[in-house]
Amino acid sequence: MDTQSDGRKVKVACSSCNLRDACLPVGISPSELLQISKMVSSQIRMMRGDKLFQNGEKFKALYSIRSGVFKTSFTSPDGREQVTGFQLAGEIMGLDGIVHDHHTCDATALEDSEVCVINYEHLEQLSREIIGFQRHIHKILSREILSDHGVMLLLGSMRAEARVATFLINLVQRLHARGFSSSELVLRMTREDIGSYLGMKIETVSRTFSKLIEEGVIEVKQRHVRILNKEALKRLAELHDK
Amino acid sequence: MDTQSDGRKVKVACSSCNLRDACLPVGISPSELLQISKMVSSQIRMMRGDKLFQNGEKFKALYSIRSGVFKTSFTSPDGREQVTGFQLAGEIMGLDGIVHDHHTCDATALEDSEVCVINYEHLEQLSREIIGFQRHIHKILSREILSDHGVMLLLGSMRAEARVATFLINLVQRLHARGFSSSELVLRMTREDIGSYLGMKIETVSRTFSKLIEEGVIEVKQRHVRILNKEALKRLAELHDK
DNA sequence: CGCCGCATTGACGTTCGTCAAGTCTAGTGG
DNA sequence: CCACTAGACTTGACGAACGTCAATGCGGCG
Repeated sequence: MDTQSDGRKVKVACSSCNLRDACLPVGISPSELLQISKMVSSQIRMMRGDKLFQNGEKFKALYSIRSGVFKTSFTSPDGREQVTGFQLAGEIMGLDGIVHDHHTCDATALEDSEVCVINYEHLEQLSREIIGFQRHIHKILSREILSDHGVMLLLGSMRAEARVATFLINLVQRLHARGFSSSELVLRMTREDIGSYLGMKIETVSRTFSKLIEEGVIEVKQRHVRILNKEALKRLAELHDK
Repeated sequence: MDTQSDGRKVKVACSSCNLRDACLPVGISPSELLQISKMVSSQIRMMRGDKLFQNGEKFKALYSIRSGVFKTSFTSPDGREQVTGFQLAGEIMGLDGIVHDHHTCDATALEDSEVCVINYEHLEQLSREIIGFQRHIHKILSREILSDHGVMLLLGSMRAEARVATFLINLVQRLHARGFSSSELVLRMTREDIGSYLGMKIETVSRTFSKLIEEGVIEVKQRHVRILNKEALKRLAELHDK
């Protein structure tokens, strides 16, 4: 079980994971941690561009990112793609698959990544047994809803500049919480992905970046972004009004 | 317990509720139904305009609509309102409050309504005991996420006409599932609410309705809407492209 | 070196927001 | 019973923001 033939699957205990404070095992005793560890049936290594799951696939497990970055996206019947989010280490993917026992979106690795596979039936069982774990699962689901509401606010009422500013602030905050810089970040996604997520065309994304550069708020080299004036950026993010 | 002094609270068993196939008790045995009934501590009657809960309030319970219509809305720090959804009978509100133990949006009755109060701690306990109930809760949460993704797609990529068409189709479908007409509906919300939800200004909402009337797709008298050509409406809803 | 995908920039057009005037309905009080 | 008012809604004229189309730049890779 510890090693797999194809080399894509490995086994690492939750107890030795440096994300154990951010992922599933929050406020859990060592013995319970072991149980959770068993629930995580395997880890998968993925290359940039690989899809972890796709719309229509049978839902069997949730996925926690151990390292790397993903995007989740909807492809509507007529072929349009809507990016619904970008996920970082410690975040859970696949929650939308629970309702209909089938995944309803695609999850694509934006860089080489590792994910933990969390068997759903096993998770259900554990959340009956470990007190507090169930609530944690509810919170994860609820957090996703909250975050989606934030995006709805963004899409519904903000102008392009505010959307991009909000996007950058949110991303750099989440990266900072994972030990990265609070003022620099590397965008693992294309401008197209950003545009889809923020509800704007790629040209508008590009122009908005240029504007922020002109205003001296950020510095951009390719996909590397440095925030020069976080206060100004935050002010822009609050300047709604479409 | 059955009657309350102020007359606002009443007690009705889940087993006698005509929504028992749509609400919490799905695929549940009679004895379990009784348990669930106990979890529903009370019912509240509300008048149009009353708020069921507000942003910042302590989260203690979920709420299931027994009759009536609600809107849920975000009020951002700078005072802007974003409507995040409209809820009909059998739908659950308050899910976004689980993460932080506090409600993060307001729920407002759009007509005189009744709601069932579902004590959250009690719900947690029951979902450990009744097999299948836990999964049902997960599905409710997951459904909310899915629905939010749909709104994100709408806000991110549709033009005004498609947004309104999608809105009307979605609403009439949900009403139809509750025994109402599949081609007529009464909008309990103002144009302003619709605009906030769909990310457009009230004037644009109004103009879009007018356009749909001109095209012979719908008929509108005040808040009463009759869908004359559902096929055409569906086609418009799929005509994304902002 | 030259290709390819990604990104930027410019010119132009469309859609939707803004501002302002006006209509309709329900509710109130004479 | 009718005039009066307030709030919700509609409509028109105009402008700003963003989408569209097209040309060009740029870095990575065979």
